[in-house]
Amino acid sequence: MASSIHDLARHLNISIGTVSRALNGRADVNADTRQRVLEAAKKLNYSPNQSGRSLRQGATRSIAFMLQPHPGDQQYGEPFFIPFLTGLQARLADYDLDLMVVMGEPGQYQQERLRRVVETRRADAVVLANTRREDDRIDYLSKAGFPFATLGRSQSGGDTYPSLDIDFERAGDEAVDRLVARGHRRIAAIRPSHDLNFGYLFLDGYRKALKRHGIEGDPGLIADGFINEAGGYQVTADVMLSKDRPTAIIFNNDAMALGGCKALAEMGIRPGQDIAVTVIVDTPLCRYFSPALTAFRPALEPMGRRLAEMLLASLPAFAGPEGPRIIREVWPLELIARDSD
Amino acid sequence: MASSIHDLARHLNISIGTVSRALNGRADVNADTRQRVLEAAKKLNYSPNQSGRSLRQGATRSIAFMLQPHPGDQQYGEPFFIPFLTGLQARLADYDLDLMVVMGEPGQYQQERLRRVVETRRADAVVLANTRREDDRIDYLSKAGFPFATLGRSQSGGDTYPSLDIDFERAGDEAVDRLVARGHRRIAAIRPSHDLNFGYLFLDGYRKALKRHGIEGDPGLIADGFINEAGGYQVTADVMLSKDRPTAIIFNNDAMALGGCKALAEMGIRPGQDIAVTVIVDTPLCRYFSPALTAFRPALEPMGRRLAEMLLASLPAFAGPEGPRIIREVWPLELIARDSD
DNA sequence: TGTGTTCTCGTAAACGTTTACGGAAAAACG
DNA sequence: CGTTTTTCCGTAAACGTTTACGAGAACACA
Repeated sequence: MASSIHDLARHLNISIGTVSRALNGRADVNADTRQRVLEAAKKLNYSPNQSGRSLRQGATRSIAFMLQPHPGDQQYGEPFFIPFLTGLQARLADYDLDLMVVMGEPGQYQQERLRRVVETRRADAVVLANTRREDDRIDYLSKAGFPFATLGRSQSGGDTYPSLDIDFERAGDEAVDRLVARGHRRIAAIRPSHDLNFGYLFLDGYRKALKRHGIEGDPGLIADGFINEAGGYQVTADVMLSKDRPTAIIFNNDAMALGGCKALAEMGIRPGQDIAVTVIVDTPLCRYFSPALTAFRPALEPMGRRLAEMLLASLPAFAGPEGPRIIREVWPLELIARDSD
Repeated sequence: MASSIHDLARHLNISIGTVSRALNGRADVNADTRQRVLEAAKKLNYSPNQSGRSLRQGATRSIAFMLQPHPGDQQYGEPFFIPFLTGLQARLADYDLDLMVVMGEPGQYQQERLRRVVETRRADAVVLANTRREDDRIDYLSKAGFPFATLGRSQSGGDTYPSLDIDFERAGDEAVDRLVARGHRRIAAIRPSHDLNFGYLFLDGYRKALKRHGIEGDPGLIADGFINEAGGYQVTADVMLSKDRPTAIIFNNDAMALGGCKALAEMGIRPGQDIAVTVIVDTPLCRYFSPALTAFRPALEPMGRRLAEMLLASLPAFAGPEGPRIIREVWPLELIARDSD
């Protein structure tokens, strides 16, 4: 069935070395024989065995994407990642690279899965998502000298790896700006715990904007909870029970916002009328929720493409003439004004 | 950095053959030397190079999942697949198998990507999603003798491969049942075109139930459109313009239902009050939409696990003592009654 | 002691590539 | 025509495994 380079060589009565060189576009092969080799390859339906190639070249031509679902009872996981993955995969495919997806069990320690990928050399590089402020996966990869890139920043590992992130800080800032312009002064910020890095960034922007507007922050209006609907419900209920209620809430996660809106509904508080609600990362749920939630939307699919490019630029095998480059980018979000604020 | 089997052999002053046999649990190796090999492996942080293994064994220990986004302008892709992927990946990981994800460009011909995977032997088997009634991917894989399984049935390929599907027929039937019990007689069925197989299955169930209830179907109430929001909008508007309007609509896709509801809203028709709306495959969007949409929900994550098992059972290398088995399963959906009917 | 069996291990080939090296033939040059 | 350069190709090693084969040593048995 599958023909090898030996089959081609036998068929053409030349050596396998020549066949290989012809196929790989090496210069030291006669134009005529190259032609014959290519024709024979087509005729015998030859395509190179990736295992053989990987072994010889020490590169698998595949990139691993590590996706760790947040702990929780999510029925459907994070819609966030499909478009990102689409972009990532599309750009990798341009370079004939495969994408391997490694998902941990929700909440399970992912380090072990990562080690396996690295140590058995199943991938040439890794893309990490869900970066935490202190991320032992980053520490591990750095120490092991294994190439990687991250979706999201972290404090681990220094500036030694490419990373692409959403500008949560600016989004938090803008969200406050918009709410203040609409007359709000008591603005709550609700974000996930779990040491997820974006929660800190969001809060930075939130605080900066408050200060700029001369509003002194009320610590009671900042809260964090489990990054799912139940967590949002819980923490929102808590915040709304404080004696001096907020008139606006910024949620740093869509699932938490949904849970929060449920809590609000039970208290008879209507987003968009009695309270303003803004969500920092938009998902389709925000759009179809009633009232439709004003949210900040990232360009996920282009981000996937971009991170692939950044990763490749950092790999010696793919970097251009200037050699490998480490790039870090932070992308803005687009405000999608809807009905909840 | 990475130690090979040769390093172990040198370190222990024995041959690589013995090392390999010791690591692989072969019987013909002294218990004592095996112990020493295992200790050395741990000490030198050895783990087998997958490329070397693949080359020798002719198996890559990775499974490819082919996901082809439907054409359309979906911002976020299909939430359907994340939980399925989670289950699939989890079970494969139990067998130390990797998951490779191959996504076509939306609407792009996927055959080429598939051929590449097969011909370069990057995976040992393939899992297909979005099966069509006549599916050339299935024809190709069958002819090539390459192992695969499908999420969704097809008319192609006969009974030669494992497949797992949702019982769209029964869901269509039950949906009609429920609506008839609530007094509806004019029930529309809106489904995707594109030759997607589940659209046919759904319609079979729909028709069967109508006949059972002695309702003669109105062909004008059956319509298909593009499988996205715009398609649902369009075809729903058409159906509602017929002189004898339906009192209920069953949508065979969540995005189409959302678009349909938009059309209804513009006509001042309220789901749950003026018309009954049922969705055949539930997604989170159905739950958060307002009114929350009554929908049939599959157990996606368990289905992912199950399909992995079925695929493995069909592979000689993994099948139990009885040898490889071809299994086909159709899973029921659970009705989630909400507010739209 | 001789013969047969079992246990354990080393040797070497094989999987399908790529590539460093060297050599023969052809071309270029004087 | 002799020498040098260029062009082209074959040889063989290497990547890291697994495994068929065989052989030496130990053991059992008569």
